[in-house]
Amino acid sequence: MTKSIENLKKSGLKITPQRVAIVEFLSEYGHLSISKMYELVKEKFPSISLATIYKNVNAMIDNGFLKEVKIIGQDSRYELNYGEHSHVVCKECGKVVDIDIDTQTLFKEAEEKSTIKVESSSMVFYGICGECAKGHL
Amino acid sequence: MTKSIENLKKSGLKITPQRVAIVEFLSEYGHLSISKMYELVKEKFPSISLATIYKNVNAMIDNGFLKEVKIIGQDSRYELNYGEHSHVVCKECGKVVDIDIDTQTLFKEAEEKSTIKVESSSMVFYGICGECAKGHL
DNA sequence: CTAAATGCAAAGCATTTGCAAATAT
DNA sequence: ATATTTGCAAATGCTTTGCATTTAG
Repeated sequence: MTKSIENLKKSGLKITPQRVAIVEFLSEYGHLSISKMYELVKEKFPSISLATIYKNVNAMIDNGFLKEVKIIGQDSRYELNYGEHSHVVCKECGKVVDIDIDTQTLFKEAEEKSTIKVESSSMVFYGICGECAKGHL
Repeated sequence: MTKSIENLKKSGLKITPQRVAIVEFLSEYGHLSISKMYELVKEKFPSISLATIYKNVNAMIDNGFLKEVKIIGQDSRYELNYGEHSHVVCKECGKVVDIDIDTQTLFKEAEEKSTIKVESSSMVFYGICGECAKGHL
């Protein structure tokens, strides 16, 4: 069993085949929108309901197993919650790339400048990826 | 006439009293959710429709006059588009504070690590503000 | 065995759209 | 004068809820 499924078990939720599928697709793809997740899981479990996707994603966010990534102009993506990291999004094709940025220094800076005690962050960079840029030649 | 209204004029949209009110409230408050904006403008123009708020906000985003700030767990806020800066949000009371962070260095770093040419970013820090922290004593 | 999860249909909300009347330029 | 904007009501679309049935532990 993969590490993610072990963690899911620890989260207190029951291990249903639908949930396993969601977690496996998230491990494989990294980030998924609700509709893409539904599409993928539906191939394995044609009877799955969109409501089940929503219920599970919400439950997994509530217990900290998943994280939402809000993206301007695109559907939110959901990902396994594995510590602080940032995202770079292609505005054209929607591809999302994870990157590590030293957020500790930034946290401190944000804290000093705002006088709000910072606990987490969401950093999203927007641009055009190589493949999409080629398409504009 | 304030600088913001001058800029609105330049944006190509007609200057209606409703639009002036939206821009003035945004200048005053810095960031507003749709519902707060509606509430405020409605005091001045009781007949304004929520649809008008939406149409105007969308039109002003489309021409780059406004910017959306997506916030996890809270309604999006809208602000006048005045160059790159970051936001610190209190998770409890929803207060949003603007801060300047040197994004150029981060852009470069994000670009190198992702191989996506970065053009803009949205950086939001989350925490608990002083007043809300006091409430927990 | 029983508490939780699924799947369906219905309900709920936020946002958008269509259109006639009003307004900015 | 005319193209745009407003405001209303209706439509859309995403998300949640209620409930009977099924399932995990």
